Amino acid sequence: MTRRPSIRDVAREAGVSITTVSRALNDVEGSRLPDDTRRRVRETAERLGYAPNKMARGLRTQRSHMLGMISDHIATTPHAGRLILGAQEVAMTRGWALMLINTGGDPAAEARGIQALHQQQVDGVLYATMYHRIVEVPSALRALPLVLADARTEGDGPPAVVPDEVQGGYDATRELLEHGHRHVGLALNSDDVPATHGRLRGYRQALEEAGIAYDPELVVQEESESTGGYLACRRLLERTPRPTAIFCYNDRMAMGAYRAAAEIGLRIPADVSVVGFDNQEYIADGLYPGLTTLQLPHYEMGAWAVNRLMELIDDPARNAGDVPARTLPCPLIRRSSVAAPPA
Amino acid sequence: MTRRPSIRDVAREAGVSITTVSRALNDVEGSRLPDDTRRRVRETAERLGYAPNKMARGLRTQRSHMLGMISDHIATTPHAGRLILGAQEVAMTRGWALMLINTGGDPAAEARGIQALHQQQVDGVLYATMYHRIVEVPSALRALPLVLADARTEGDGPPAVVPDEVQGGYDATRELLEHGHRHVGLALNSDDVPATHGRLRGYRQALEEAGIAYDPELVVQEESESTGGYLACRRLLERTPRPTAIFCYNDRMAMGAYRAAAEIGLRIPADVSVVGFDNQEYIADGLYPGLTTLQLPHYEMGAWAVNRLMELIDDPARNAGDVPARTLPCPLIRRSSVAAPPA
DNA sequence: TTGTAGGCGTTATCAC
DNA sequence: GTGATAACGCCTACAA
Repeated sequence: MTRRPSIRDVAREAGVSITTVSRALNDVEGSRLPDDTRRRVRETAERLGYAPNKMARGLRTQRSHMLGMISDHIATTPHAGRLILGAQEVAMTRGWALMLINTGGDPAAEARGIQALHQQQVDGVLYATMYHRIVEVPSALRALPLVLADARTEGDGPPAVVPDEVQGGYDATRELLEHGHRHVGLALNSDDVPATHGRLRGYRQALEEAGIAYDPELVVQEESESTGGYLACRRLLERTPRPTAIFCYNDRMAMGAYRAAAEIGLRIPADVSVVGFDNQEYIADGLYPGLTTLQLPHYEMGAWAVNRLMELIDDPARNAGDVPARTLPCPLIRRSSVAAPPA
Repeated sequence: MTRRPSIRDVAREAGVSITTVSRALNDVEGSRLPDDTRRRVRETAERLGYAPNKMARGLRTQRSHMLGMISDHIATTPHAGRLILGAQEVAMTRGWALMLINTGGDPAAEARGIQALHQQQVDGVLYATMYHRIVEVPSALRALPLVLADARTEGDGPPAVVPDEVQGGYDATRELLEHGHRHVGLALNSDDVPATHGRLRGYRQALEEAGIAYDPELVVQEESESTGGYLACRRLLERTPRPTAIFCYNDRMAMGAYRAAAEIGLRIPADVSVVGFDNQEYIADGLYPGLTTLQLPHYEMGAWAVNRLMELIDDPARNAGDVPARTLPCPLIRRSSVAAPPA
């Protein structure tokens, strides 16, 4: 377990100066050194297993090649882990490292985390939330290149990327309408978050386009868990005329819809069709029959955010203006919970 | 957005040398400087918002204060995210940063990741897997302080921490036996992993202690998903005499058990009791009635691993010998799926 | 008790 | 084309 080779070792071994090694390895512009020198240096570097020390390089270049990712509960919540993944994979392919800070939603922890990011000299920060939220950016962050993921500020702000909730709600409803349904219930959550309003808007938009009058009685709000879904759907399915399809705010609520339908003696999808939202692993595909739902673009948001962040770091001038949030589409995942309405 | 203050700025402002600043801030042993000097330095540091540059410090001390965490799919899988969380929280409270590498199970990505960790000069590495596995440690890692989490080597090896599968299987079965069940089925998965053998062993151990003969007919193996659980439990529940309780390998299989019971017209827990494993969010608590299950100690494994890793880094001599894996208990989470057997 | 100076491994600015 | 050499910000042996 000996010391890692340094640039000096490579220089000595290749019979050149450290300057030459640095140039050969970094393809420095405007310094044309002979091909065979460059090749020789590269070979010895390879042979010695040399890789530049990022701390030293960073000290010199004032660039750590590290990105900070600060989030509330993201590491705990299932599908949001894919956001980390998307960020991490893009960062790594481009030679950057990702440093993770999980605040658990605690402002003190957040302050400590930001301090830690500063100390590590991260070149930029990703600020992510566990679900689509409107946030205020901690002022301590605004000094650094910053991108929000699954979160955005009120109005324009730093670059941000969020799911297209409206399109999601629209496509979910559309899928039901295209199967011939005319009475489509909506089991909605009761929080005041962008997803609530967005998905409802998409639902209404799809109805309107199909020439179906919006009926507020067909929209029932409950908490966004399995039990809430059960409650909402019980109520919806006991109405006359009974809705032949229900769009659920998320897959957990859809899980409750399955229970409600079973209790009433309705089969899915023969008697009632269901569409969820989130494509939540082990639920959407674990339910029987498999749940048709919409996928949140977490991986894509993570990837987009890192790419955007690296643009910002390369050219901070772009950072100047506030911009509107970018939305990414939620693709429809078809399984077996949607069919034509009963005759 | 001006340059961050350096140690020199603090020294100048406080009217001392940089040496004094360094000593005052780092509480260097054996250099007793007057309390008021120390205080003055601390105050100016505070006022200026000074925090040492970790790259510079690391370059000098050959210590990056960064831990690498390399894993296969851990960022994607739901409950395993808690392992990251446990690691991250402990690391951060002790002033260390966590650098995340997700290989997706691809050996090439793993090699690139290890290379990246080396370049960032991480002081130690956590090697984690998405579920309890027996692994071979990549030789490129053995040069660094290393701890395995939710993974271990065949036989003794570097420090490793895994869940106590046997205790889990034992406690699950025990919970059923204590409610008076004598015919306890086991819906087991069919993979050759430590959890399979461990949980089965715990099951048998509990039966034996209770003086109940082990009946291989009561153990049915299927794939460890919802469908597999359904299949296994259909078969178990159609036997005569019918088992009055089923221990399922995991919560997804338990989800299938619920469906099987419903189809046959059996109520949980009145007619049949069910215990799962994993305490998987949104499933264990989303099912109706709530599923009694065992919690995997992911958070604790992450925390334990980081603590152990920091011991190793502080005193590499301890790294010398190979040791057996440490196990952490899986606590029982009681909900509503267990009752006394029908009369 | 306090300060000066050297060096950690790089990159970049100069001479040659 | 190539190579000394001066930073980058910090810690620490050594000198004062």
